[in-house]
Amino acid sequence: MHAMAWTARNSEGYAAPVALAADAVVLTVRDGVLLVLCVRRDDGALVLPGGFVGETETPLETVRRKLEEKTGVRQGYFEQLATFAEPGRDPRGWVPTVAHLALVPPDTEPTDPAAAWVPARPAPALAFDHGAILAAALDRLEGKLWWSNVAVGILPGAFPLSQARSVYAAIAGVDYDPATFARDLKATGLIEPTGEQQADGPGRPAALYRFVSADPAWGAGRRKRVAPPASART
Amino acid sequence: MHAMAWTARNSEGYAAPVALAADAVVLTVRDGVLLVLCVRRDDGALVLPGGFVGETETPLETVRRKLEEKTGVRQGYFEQLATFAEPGRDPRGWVPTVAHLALVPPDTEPTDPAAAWVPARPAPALAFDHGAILAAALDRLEGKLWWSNVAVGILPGAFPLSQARSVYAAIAGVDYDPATFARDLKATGLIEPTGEQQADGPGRPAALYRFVSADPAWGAGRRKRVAPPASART
DNA sequence: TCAATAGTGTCTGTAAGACACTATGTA
DNA sequence: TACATAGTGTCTTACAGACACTATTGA
Repeated sequence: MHAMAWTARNSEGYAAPVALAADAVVLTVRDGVLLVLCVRRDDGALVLPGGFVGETETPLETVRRKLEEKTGVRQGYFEQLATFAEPGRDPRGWVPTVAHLALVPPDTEPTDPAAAWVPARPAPALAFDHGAILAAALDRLEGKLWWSNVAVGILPGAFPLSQARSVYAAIAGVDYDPATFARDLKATGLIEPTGEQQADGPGRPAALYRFVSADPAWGAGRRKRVAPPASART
Repeated sequence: MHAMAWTARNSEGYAAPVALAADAVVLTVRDGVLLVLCVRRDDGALVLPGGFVGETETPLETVRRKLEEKTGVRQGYFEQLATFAEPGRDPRGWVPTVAHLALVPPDTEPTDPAAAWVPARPAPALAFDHGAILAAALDRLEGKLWWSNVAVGILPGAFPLSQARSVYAAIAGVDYDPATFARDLKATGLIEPTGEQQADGPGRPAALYRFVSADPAWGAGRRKRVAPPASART
């Protein structure tokens, strides 16, 4: 079953990577729980979704393509994370991977039966260096949460502040005071009221908001509290 | 003179990158000016230093090796920045590059005659996508300045606060009040007094400080003012 | 003694956390 | 009316920016 490691040479005769991979830490929030999309391989290993970068595409395009194959989603927030290129990281040979962070709506369902949502905390046991990739993604996400519109990938087009608060709290690992949360999220300038309301069950109907931009954007610069970084929580 | 673009295939028959590159945005501060190390190629193009990643090394090791070849320095602050892998970015063929941020002491002198220090602002005209790499490096540096010990790469082992202030001001593109600067840098917990003093010219001698750690580390979390990001300054 | 640089103390504005209180819907 | 959720107002603490003032050296 064990194939020999792949090799590759370029036309100048020097060794080249045998392939360039692109992996994605695909995250969403359901019922206040941060979930990561994982794939169970035939050999039982639990890994992050990913694939090989084609000659004519960027790693980001690879990630979008693979994610669409596995879940059908095209929308979300996508961002390059870091490249993992330690020589022995992939048993197939020299395969650097460009890791990405992807946030998708909570109603995203895996179409590939090997893929499934798994709670991101505590971190699941992933094969190869995928645990380190996941940790890097969570650190990045927490770090950008209050400084950018990352959450636009998870929240629907129009949402009440309570839903935003649930998402932010799940990502940050902290509970936010509703009043303070509303004040500070509005102060970032990243969201704006839609003018509509949503009545959902008992209680006063909530005003709906939307993100001003769906493209990556930066906020006014808050300092809000988040839990200690995942790397320090072990 | 135009060679045909290189090609590469792996042993499975699929196209592979023809090589993996690692480039570095090497920065330092001299006399309050932020400088970037550039290389003038034989064809006249101004580029960032870099090289091909070997089969048995990480991109970071490539960067350290290349920098030692060009300047002799081994110490400094090194960090991976981002990977640039747009299909047509390199005329030689499919060559993704893992860009790095490197901060080195100001007395670092190029040994390679083709390399020279160039003011980083306004940004010099660089070939290929190296301008975008430089811009990303400056954004990252400004963003991390007050949250990490990045500056440890530029400052000597022991330094007066006035020197640190000069370096921070050059990076941030802002002048800091000496009193406020001292209070806030000490509050990060990243530096500690050496107990020694340095008399340099007229005036009261300055107490010397050192960074607690030379390895990448995070501070207590300030919010200090920096100039608008380079990407917004054009 | 003066100039120059280092360092301290304090005032002010702004923002984050906490929480009491009001508003508006459904059962 | 009871209850549940949405939203407002305000108090407190912390910290960044500004700046006046003191300290310590060399010329």
